[in-house]
Order: sequence, then structure tokens, then C-alpha cells
Amino acid sequence: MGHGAVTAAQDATERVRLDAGNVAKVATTLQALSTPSRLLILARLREGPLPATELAAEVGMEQSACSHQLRLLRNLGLVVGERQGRSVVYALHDHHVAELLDQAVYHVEHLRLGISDAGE
Amino acid sequence: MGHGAVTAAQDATERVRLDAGNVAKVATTLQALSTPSRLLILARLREGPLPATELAAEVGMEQSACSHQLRLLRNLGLVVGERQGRSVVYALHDHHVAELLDQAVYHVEHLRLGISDAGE
DNA sequence: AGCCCACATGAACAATCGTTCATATGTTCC
DNA sequence: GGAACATATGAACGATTGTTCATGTGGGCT
Repeated sequence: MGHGAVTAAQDATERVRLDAGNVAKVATTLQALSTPSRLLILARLREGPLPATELAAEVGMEQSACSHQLRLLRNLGLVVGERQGRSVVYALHDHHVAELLDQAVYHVEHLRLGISDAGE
Repeated sequence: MGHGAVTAAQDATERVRLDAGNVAKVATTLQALSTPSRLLILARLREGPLPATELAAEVGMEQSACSHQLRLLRNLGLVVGERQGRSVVYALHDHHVAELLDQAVYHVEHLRLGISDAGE
């Protein structure tokens, strides 16, 4: 039928629990996916590798701002940048990043969310 | 076939793209998953509903701090709170939240991440 | 009524964040 | 070498964040 969204993780083998030991890591990584700018960067790289300047242009950011965010993403191991001539071509690090992105977007889009995020 | 992590979203039907129209929503929601405190709250609720005070105790937060975060999560539609006697029992809103949580943890844990998040 | 208990809320404050501006580093071509 | 392009970096600034403290609200019980 229509929308069969098979979940990962639930698929046997291992279900990773969240405990005091790994919360920080998970939180830090998810924070990288929690701003429009970085999200757009990753979404664009999801479609394929791209030199930094083109990337910045496509997501509508200033070169500097984009570079700062790319450094953050690189430090977290989410993206990699390989020098090619005078440009540095960026790409997602591996398929886990791509899937994390896909699934995050998928589930968020299917949430009955009010987003009335008033105060706080 | 050891660890077959079947991805959601990739499963036909629809792959939700990230564009200028929904980045904000996705970013806002993912930000709710980007701090240890809220992550622990959600992870605990993932195991089942719980009154606010017990919840705060289990995740090691002060009552007030926990309540503030619960309000944020409630405003975003990630959790719901139902009054029962003098307590308010909290629970995840639906299975999408649970899966989003599972998959986020799963993928993050399988990333080759350096997390040398120095400056910035 | 009064007294607990459970939870919510507002103000305030330190800390962190994302951006901009200016400047460095690095690479290619002449 | 020097000019032009591509990217990185540092400092600074306003904005947002998560917590604490104090207080408010509401339900249950005697």
C-alpha cells in the first residue's frame, strides 16, 4: 500500500540505546543538523559533491559564513573536503550522513507539529 | 546479512526534499533533539509514558528545567502531556517521534565522527 | 477552609551560536 | 615575481539558548 516507511534501527541486529555515555555525541551531531544554513548545505551535498564557492552560491550564503559552517561540519566528520586545483570540493562523508538527513526530513515532515514555538 | 539497516524514506513512495519552504521547520524540530537534556527526556519517554516529576528525577534534572524543556517539546508537537490526578503524564506524540529518535541515534552512533569540535 | 503535592511560568544571567568584516593562506596563470 | 581567484580564519557583535531562582496555579486530601 501507499506509504510504507520501513524504519532502520528497528531492523534487528542492534538498537542503540541512549545513555549518559553517548548523549553528548548524539546531541552535538544533531545540533549540526539544526540550523537552516547547515541543513541547506548538507541537502545540497546530498545531491552530489560541489566546490565550496558554488556551494555557497547555491545555498545563498556568503562565502565566509559558508566556510565557517563547513569547518564545523568537517570537524564533526559529516562532510569531507578534497582539494582539486584551486577549489576544495566538498561531499558528504558517507551514506550514514545521507540517510540521517533523509530520515530526519522524512519524519519531521510527517509530524503533526504545531510549531507554535512561542516563548523559550 | 548481518546488520541490514533498511532506510526509511528511500522506500519508494516519497522522498521528501529539503527546500527553502521546509528547512525552517526541519531545523527547528531537529534543534529539539540537539541537547543532552531534551535527548534524555525523549529517550526516557521512548520507553513509555511517565509523570513529569518522575521523568525529571530519572533524567537527573531539576523540576523547573525539565518543565521548561517539556513545554518546548510540547509546543513542537513532539510530546503530549495528559493530566491524571495531580500529575501530568508525558508521552511521545506518535511513532514518528520514536523512529526519528531511534534512527538519529543509530546513524550518529555509526558515524566515523572525530568530534574535535574545537572553535566555533 | 487549609495544607500539601505536582507542575507551570517569568525574569534574569552566563554561555553559546551564526553571521559579518577584514585579513590570511593557498593555487593557478602570465 | 605578481595579479587574480578560491578558501580559511580570527575577532567582534547581536541574538538565542538552557539553566536557576522565585513564585504562581491547580488538584487532591483532611
